[in-house]
Amino acid sequence: MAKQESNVSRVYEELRQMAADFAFMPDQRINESELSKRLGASRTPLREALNQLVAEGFLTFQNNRGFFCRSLTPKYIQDLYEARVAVETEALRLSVRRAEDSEIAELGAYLEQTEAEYETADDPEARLGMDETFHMRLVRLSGNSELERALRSLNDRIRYIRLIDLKRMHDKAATRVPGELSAHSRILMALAGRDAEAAEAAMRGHIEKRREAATEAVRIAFSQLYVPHD
Amino acid sequence: MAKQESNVSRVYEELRQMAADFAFMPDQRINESELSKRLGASRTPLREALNQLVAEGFLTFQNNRGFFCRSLTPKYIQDLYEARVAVETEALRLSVRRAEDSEIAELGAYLEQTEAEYETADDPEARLGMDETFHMRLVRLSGNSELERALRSLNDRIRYIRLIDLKRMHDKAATRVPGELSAHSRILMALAGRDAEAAEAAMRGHIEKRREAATEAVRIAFSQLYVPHD
DNA sequence: GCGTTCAGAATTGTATACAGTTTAGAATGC
DNA sequence: GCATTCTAAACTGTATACAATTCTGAACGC
Repeated sequence: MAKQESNVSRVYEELRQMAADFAFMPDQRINESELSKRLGASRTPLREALNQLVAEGFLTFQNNRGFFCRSLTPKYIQDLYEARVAVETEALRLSVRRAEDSEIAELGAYLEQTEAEYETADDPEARLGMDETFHMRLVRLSGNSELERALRSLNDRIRYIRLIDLKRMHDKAATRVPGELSAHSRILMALAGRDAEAAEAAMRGHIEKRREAATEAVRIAFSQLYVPHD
Repeated sequence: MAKQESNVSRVYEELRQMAADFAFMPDQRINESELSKRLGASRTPLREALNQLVAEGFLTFQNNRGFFCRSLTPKYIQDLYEARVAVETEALRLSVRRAEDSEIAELGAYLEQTEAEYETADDPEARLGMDETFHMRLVRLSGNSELERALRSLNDRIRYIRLIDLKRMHDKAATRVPGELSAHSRILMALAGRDAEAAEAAMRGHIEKRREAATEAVRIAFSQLYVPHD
């Protein structure tokens, strides 16, 4: 009956993807029977997966009323970005002390390799993937699994917003001065130079800039998608 | 059948408490049938609660083999403490900008009120409660729910270690010079003075000191309790 | 002894049934 | 009309049953 990979984890991954892709509208109640039919599983494993997503902050739960998609308020978005700052700046501090030169060089190679693609990629999802991968790899250099876990959760919950943000940024990408260093490069160079202060400042500035852009993007997304409750 | 508070959440809270109290030995396999009997619920709600705990990092799960208590390696403890630094220092930065003077004063009053108790309390759990409450309230001053959620999860997972640490500290408490400011007071005073640098430095030093003590405590706990696998 | 094989016992995985609660909408009174 | 009450349908909460897998330990060959 159960295969190599369990049904719960498959359902969990699908739900996570659905949540990140906004398959559920904010505040929408989730119908277990219908969803279980759609995912080809019974309610038992579905509810186990849903409970995991509640614990991770994707969904909420009300007793006897069921599971709800979490509403996306501007405050919540801001909280997520601030938590990202907390995780990524501390990870950077640790990486300055711990990361091997070779590891930093590898990430630099990845950055160089993807940067050309990044500029030309029309697909915002591809760009988002590269962006997330860079940040995840950067945090991984700290060697701290908890920070890595935290960033993964934050990224997943923030993905839809970042997608909107990146789409908008793409339209303006041509305006970037060619010789100018990308924010990612600046961060990585500071790390390579073991300059914790500069690295942290670059990271802080980078995320803050993206948060501001995302806030604007959220404002637009809100007006296009739905009206939040508060 | 279902009451005001759901069975799942009751089971969840009990399991969380059990995990924090080390009712499960690290790497121990959790027998669902037995546990469900003990908690007075069937396996269905039990497994829903267990899945939440997996998502939060208390337990691990292997397909077709079930749930396991997470093993407590020194590396894991260190990761948790470093994550605490990330969360608490960033929260402090935000609080310096955002917290009202009155809120800071309230927390100061709490600190003053508990500090006397703290010195004389024989019960290490009472001291741990006061310590956790202070840190949670401090993070709450930042107004960021995600950081609050993150600290709660970290605290719960680290609780047993902190308890051991506080027990040892209690034995040496008499050596503290009476006029000396407590670490908590130093942090709060820096916050009240809106000095982000000083507040962060104080927090960093405080947690780092506790981490070192906890590492030592863990070393002792390890040798007393069990032999970890790596 | 020591590794292998193989029942059967124990345990997990999930579908299903049904109890209990909430929700929606019709019927009613004003 | 509009609020209220009531009834049926829809949905959630959980116990249970049984299939699939893993585990245990005894029997066996070497």
